[in-house]
Amino acid sequence: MPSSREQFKVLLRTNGLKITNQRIAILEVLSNRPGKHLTAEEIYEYVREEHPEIGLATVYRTILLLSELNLIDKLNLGDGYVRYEISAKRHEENSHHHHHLICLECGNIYAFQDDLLENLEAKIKDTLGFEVMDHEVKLYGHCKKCIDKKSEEI
Amino acid sequence: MPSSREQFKVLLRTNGLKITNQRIAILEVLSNRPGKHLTAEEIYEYVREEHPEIGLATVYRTILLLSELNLIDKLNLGDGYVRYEISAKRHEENSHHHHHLICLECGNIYAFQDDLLENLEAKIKDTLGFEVMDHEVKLYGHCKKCIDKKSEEI
DNA sequence: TTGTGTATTGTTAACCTTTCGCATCAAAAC
DNA sequence: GTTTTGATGCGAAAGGTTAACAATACACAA
Repeated sequence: MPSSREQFKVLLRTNGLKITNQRIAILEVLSNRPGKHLTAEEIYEYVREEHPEIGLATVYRTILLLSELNLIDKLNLGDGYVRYEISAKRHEENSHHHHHLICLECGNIYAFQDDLLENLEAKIKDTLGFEVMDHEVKLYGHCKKCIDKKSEEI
Repeated sequence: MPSSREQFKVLLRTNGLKITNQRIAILEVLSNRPGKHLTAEEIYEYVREEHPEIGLATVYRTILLLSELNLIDKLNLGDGYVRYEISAKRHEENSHHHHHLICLECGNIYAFQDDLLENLEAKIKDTLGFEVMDHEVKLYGHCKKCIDKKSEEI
């Protein structure tokens, strides 16, 4: 997506930030893998394929930058790694937040859309006066593939 | 709650685990603070008030144990600390899972109950074949106290 | 283009939470 | 009381992430 790359350059420029090959390369690693939840180390490995001279610290610094620009989303599964994916807004028509289904057996992560939280957030605002800005929903369980595999074994 | 302590002893015994002062002390630190979300370091500090000889490793080992026995719940806010609280089942009548409201300004954590996810989980099972076992919902925003404080300043 | 100022980078070390290894200790069983 | 075996405490190590700092390269103006 060359247009996405141009948008990124504009975004950097308008924020007084410099356009560097490293920043473009890192954003592209994530852009080219929508729905993938990459750790910093994985991003580092992918970027090194094209830019072997890049440093791990630059990956971390750029991740932080992209996160602040809302170009990527953070996902913490509590397994010791923080994961990142290109923001849904970048590659989908609607800008709905999506939630995550995490399989306890194979570790795969599935996304699904649902706006059921919007009702809830309105209710919370009314009853508690708490104004929700963002949310994170993680559902843990067993995916269809693993359930099917297990029933075959029996 | 002496009965809770006796229940804990029975639970340890029936699992072939030894009853130690350290384990009881750590559970009590959490039991005495329902709704508080303590880091391992904080638990360590509280336990040391009564048992100065205790080691940090024991705190971590006991936290793991209590977590496996479902006596405490884990909460990861992504701020570099894993937090723990006594399981709602231990001090509330109903055994409903509760969710967390996290204030982005003061950092306070509020709990709320809602079973809206049960419908959703049934829907996910039907449409995707994914069987949800557990869930974690975190809502980030601004709490009433902080909103009020800000409006006073203006 | 070329030069200059400044943000960015790469390297390495430091940080911080959590886990491991192992000798010692104490709870449970005999 | 003795034995057995799991639990503890200490210190070191692990592992992901951040900081320090000199070197580099981008942006901008001449």
